[in-house]
Amino acid sequence: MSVTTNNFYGAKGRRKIYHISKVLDENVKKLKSDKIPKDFRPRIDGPSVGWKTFFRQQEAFSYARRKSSDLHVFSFESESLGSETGQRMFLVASYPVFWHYYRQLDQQKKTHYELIPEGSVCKLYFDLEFPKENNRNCDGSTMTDIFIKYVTRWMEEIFKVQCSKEHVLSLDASTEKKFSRHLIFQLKKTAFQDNIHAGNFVKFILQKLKVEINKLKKNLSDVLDFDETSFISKSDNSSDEQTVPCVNRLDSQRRSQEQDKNNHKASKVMDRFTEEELLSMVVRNKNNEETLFCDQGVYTKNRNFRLYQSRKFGKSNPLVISEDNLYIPPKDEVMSYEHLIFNDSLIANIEYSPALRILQFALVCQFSNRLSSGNVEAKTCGKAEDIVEGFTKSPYPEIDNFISSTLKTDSKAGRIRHWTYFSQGELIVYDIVGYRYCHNIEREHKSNNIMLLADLKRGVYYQKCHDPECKYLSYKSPDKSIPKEALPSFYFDESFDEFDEGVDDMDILNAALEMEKTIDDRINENMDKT
DNA sequence: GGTTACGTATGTTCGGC
DNA sequence: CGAACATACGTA
Repeated sequence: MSVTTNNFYGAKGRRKIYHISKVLDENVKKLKSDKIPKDFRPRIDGPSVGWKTFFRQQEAFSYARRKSSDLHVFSFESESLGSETGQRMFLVASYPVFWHYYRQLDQQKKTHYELIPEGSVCKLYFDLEFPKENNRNCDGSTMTDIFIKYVTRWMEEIFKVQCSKEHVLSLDASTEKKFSRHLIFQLKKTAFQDNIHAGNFVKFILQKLKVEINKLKKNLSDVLDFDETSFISKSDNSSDEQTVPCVNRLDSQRRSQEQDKNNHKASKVMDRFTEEELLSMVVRNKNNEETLFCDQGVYTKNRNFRLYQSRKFGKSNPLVISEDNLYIPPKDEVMSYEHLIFNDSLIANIEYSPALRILQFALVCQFSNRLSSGNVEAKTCGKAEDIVEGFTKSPYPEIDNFISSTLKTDSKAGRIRHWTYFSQGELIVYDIVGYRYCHNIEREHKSNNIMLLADLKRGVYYQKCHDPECKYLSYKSPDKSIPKEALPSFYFDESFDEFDEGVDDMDILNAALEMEKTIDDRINENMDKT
């Protein structure tokens, strides 16, 4: 299959593009065959390279999921007749294919976004911005340095992760009117569970910053006898929705201890900043209201995050490397510097490694509202949090089902408590509860749970576990194969395409029903325990 | 033939007091 | 009356 240029370009550039796409196809073929042993990836055999545009996000995800392998969804703003805003479209390709094609586009046509998939492991990232007009005396570069320092102190305090400005890829899209940057943290062997968790962490540390700044402002107004309204009033009520780093099973007692600990941590972090530094992160937005210059709105599901070298449709300020960026990608003999930067700029481009640390940060009270409705006993935060983790279906429901089916013995049935999906790596890590058979010790563990890893690339799964002994040996059970009907490649045939919507709707409906059932079961379980 | 997700504002329903 | 839920609209 060749790259379809028709949907993506006007008729004009088609000839040129045809040549490019031919070269591309060849490169890609070579790349793929180098990377992947043939017998492991029957579905990738042959000339076919996943590449397709869609009008709907859902269709793009379905396609990428079915073809699996290393495909990712991007979006872009395509020109449409008589519209000053581009029509958003979706595009599925692997990272190398995407780059080879994207890099050759006219600057003007680079209006592309990464789709940070719901539930896939991701980097810590930030969007920093303020209108220059309302912040004449602000120096964005200095503010960014302070902000990075602020974030890294918290990373150290909460996760014991060490990092500094050298680990932060800084991209700039500033104009005369607006300061605008993206920060993408390049942490070795460390990633967030997904962008919601990353967002929880960000919101938590920004909340602490707001509280601290309000204290400073209050002192200031007391001294000066001013009665200024307190800064960022809208979010002040969120102080009742305290956030806590994800610690499983917090009862309310533990929770308040946790909060004390947090307050202690907060002052430990805050003490390392001068008042001036803290206050420097406050700006006025375009309505001239005070706010932080870090945008909190970029941590939503399936968030579109503008790509390196891309601009908003019709604008002329692409994201380029900031002049004060200190991050240098590790040298590579094959890939160009730009290519390396592109790869590192991708938020969900995380390579799986057994040593990868996955950071979680849950809002403890996030779900308690839903459970409450009268029964105060039933809504302790810890339990709510337990329920939150792990019942959403992974991007591969067929594999979920297969994995679940392997957890049954005559006496008991385990279940998937949690999954972690590696967007790049064609790998799903399942945390299992209720079934602890470990191939290493050839019996069940007494107190540690096991995990199952599904390697979609090779079509196999194997078992590892949380037991310290097994972990120390980095024990991994022999591979077992996943039946082909559970693998995405089973649906590889193009003729399935026309059934897309029907199948998806059913899937969604079933998943929804299943999920409700799971929630109900778990609520009941927890009620039983109390 | 064709966006998506979410915050905010505003409207509506419902049950307790 | 207010909480909970529904609908509409604007924004990126």
